[in-house]
Amino acid sequence: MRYSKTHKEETRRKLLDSSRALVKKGGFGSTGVDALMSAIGMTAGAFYSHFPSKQALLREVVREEMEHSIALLHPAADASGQQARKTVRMYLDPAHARHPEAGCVLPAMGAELARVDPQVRATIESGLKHMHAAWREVLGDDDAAWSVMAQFVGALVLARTVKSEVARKRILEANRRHIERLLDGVEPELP
Amino acid sequence: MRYSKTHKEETRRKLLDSSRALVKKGGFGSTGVDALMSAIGMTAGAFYSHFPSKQALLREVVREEMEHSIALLHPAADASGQQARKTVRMYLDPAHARHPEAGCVLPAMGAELARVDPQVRATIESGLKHMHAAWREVLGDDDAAWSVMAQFVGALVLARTVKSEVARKRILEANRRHIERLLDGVEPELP
DNA sequence: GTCTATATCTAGATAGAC
DNA sequence: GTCTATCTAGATATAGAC
Repeated sequence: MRYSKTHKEETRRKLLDSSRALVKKGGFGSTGVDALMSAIGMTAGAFYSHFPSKQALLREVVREEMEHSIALLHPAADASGQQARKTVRMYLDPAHARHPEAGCVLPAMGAELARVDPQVRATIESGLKHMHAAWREVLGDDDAAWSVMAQFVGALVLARTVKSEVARKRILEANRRHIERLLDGVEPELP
Repeated sequence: MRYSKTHKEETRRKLLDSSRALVKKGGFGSTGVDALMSAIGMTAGAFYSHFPSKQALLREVVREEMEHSIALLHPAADASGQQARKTVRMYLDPAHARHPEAGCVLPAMGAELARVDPQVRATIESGLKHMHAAWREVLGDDDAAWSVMAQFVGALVLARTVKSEVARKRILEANRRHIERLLDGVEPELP
């Protein structure tokens, strides 16, 4: 054979990794198959050896992105809440706002995700419930957990929308401090 | 003249009102000029008598939407905070999640707004600062005001992303209760 | 498996008739 | 001011050569 056994698998992997970044940066609808393929040094025709359609790629992108976001938003529950604080600082960092391609899929694709097919939205819902359970553990409060997740996503959307760097920083810092205050109020569990 | 003096103005008004709803529902990029025009019973060619480009329409849509959203998110500051509670309940209502075309532009266009030209983003930033000042007044806390605004936007993005109606309701209700608790903690001002 | 070439479609924008 | 017709560019997807 002209290509090694693992060649297809490797190409698919490169395509997915590259595409995940591109669609988070530029949006799914406005990023063409040609752009996705030339980003890994190939031409559009080869795309269809890996996915039957652009939509099929999106499904896989969202699936992998949700796994990534769960890791990103998932605080390891420790008594002191230090892990949770680290997660908050990382998520609400201005660098995250400046680099959607490397960050969480939820604020990056937000409205577009609301229009994908129900199968994908079920995947997202399941991922969100995992994240919520983890924050519920840390905060000891069901409502507070959903509230923190909404703040994460909303703060990033707002921060990316404003023009000035100073406003971007203020929005992120305000939300970070507000969540940290919430964590301060959590009673440490007895050992 | 074949058309009355106010005809152009009226058509432009209809086009803007209709387009604001359509782009919030379907996204700006994926809603074509043809769809925008046929929604008001006209053909694509006539579009360019009113706007030099689709981008120019977007600028005006965002400008008007921000005014609308300010009104939507702007709580009248009264001592009891009843107006603020009403705003919270309205914004985080499942009906708002189900009808982006009639709701706030921020969760509906989120990521797309992050990619519009700086002039428009300055308009958005200015609008957000107005909203923030109003919530700062109600809550008496700078950070809490940004936090509530982020929760509004984030909760709606998340609620629209999940598949099941029950998850949608839980996310919105959790955020509503959490914000109401924040309002409960506000010391009423002395008369 | 990937490339080139291409079929097909849709989109933004323009020209000219009315 | 609006319509029809059309230009041009870009998109998704397919066919056949290598």
